[in-house]
Amino acid sequence: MQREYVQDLSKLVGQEITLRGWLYGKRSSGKIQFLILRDGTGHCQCVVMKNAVDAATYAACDELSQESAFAVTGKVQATDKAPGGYELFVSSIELGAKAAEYPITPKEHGVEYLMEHRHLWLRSSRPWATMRIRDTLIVAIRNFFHERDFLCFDSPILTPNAAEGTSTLFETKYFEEGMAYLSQSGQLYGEAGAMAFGKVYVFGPTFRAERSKTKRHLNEFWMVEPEVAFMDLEGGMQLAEEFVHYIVGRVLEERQSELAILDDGSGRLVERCQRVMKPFERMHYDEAAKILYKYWDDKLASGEELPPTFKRFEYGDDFGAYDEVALTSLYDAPVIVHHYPASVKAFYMKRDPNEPDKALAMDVLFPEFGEIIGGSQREDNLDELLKRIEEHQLPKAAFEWYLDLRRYGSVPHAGFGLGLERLVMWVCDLDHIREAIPFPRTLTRIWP
RNA sequence: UCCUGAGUAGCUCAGUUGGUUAGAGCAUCUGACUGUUAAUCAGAGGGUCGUAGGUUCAAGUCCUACCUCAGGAGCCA
Repeated sequence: MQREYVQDLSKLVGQEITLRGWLYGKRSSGKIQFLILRDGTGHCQCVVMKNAVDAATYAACDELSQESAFAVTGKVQATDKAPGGYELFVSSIELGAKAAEYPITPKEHGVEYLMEHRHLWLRSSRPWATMRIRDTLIVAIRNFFHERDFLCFDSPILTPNAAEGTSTLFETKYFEEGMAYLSQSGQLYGEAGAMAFGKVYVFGPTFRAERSKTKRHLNEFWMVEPEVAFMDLEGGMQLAEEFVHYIVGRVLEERQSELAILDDGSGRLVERCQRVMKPFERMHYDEAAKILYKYWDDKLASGEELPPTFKRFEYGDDFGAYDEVALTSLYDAPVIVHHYPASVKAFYMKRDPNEPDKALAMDVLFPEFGEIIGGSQREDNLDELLKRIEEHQLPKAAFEWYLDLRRYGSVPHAGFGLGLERLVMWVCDLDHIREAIPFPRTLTRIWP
């Protein structure tokens, strides 16, 4: 089937071509009609003049309802009157399947309504731009690791036990073996991969059955988790920074027009991305704690009203949502906080020999957003790890294979996890993470 | 699990101190218009006011319960 794509119009000026797609919108003015065609690569204004086409072609315009399929042939013209700078001067139209009355009109809709029609909403320009940026991030993630000789290492989605013992997992029956659980992290398997291949990354779906109800949580999301043998916490922080610079840099290079669609016209989306390209701030947990104490002291002294769910940060706590936003609002670039109290971190994180109450853990916090990356150097000493498993009251038997990694040539190693949707949400400046994935799964939504 | 808020036309919303026949924009349909940008203009159709009960001469409006959804916290990526 002969056709050109809207994204290539700039190379086709003056030529007679055919575009195939759907009607995104239409404006008519008696003897002239403007059809907006959408073909997946972009939008094109198609101009139909009554005295330039035969009667049947002009009448065909009336048959086109929003989202009806059609093909249109005409000459490509450059013009500043058309969005995008190019339009098609129509000579003929071929009607395809007519669309029934379309539920999504050009006027505003509520998010709930749009999510009920997510399968159609994806055709609209904002989701379209978001998904193209998501695609660029995914390709960039794979390229980044591929170029650095990391092995793509797929971890299982069905797992035998509730490994980390922290979050609630989805469960399903597994033949005669009892219950299986959907993976909440590929990390432990990634560590086996690092011992076999040196440098690996796990990139796949992750499932958490938490009854989370915030704009930063999904129950099914995609996470990329590099794991490297002979890498310490410092190496992990360096890798995380280099990684973010690379993938966000790709969006800046390749997706300017999509960022413009999502922007309010101020250019702040590009500006935000450029902030991330700067060197990251780094601070010890103790320093961050000091800053937070002062921050909230000043806030309370100023008499400013704090949200009803606000809880004052105390030394030894993990940071809450308010703390992360507060801390990052003070800096231009992302902030890496390291050396969190071991008591608030996972059992597999190594403790700092010089500060035994601190874990060799780090979080990358994005400006005015919060955690996008969490990582650590892993405990590589068998006895220490056994102690942690006992302290956390985890079933030792379930971890025998993981303990083997320490029994047979244990080495220092580290890694981190990055939530893809959180990054998409931040780059696209979305109000809610559910718009960062094609079909979000949340507490109250498993449809469509 | 906890806290807060919302449910009125296909969609987004207004509806005063309880008071006659329930309001607008968009969408749909009819008509006008040769450069529109969410086109505009004129007209038409479209309602179990979330559900159930209660108070009252009178309830979209007040009360009670329930349902659904949204926002925030915690958990985390």
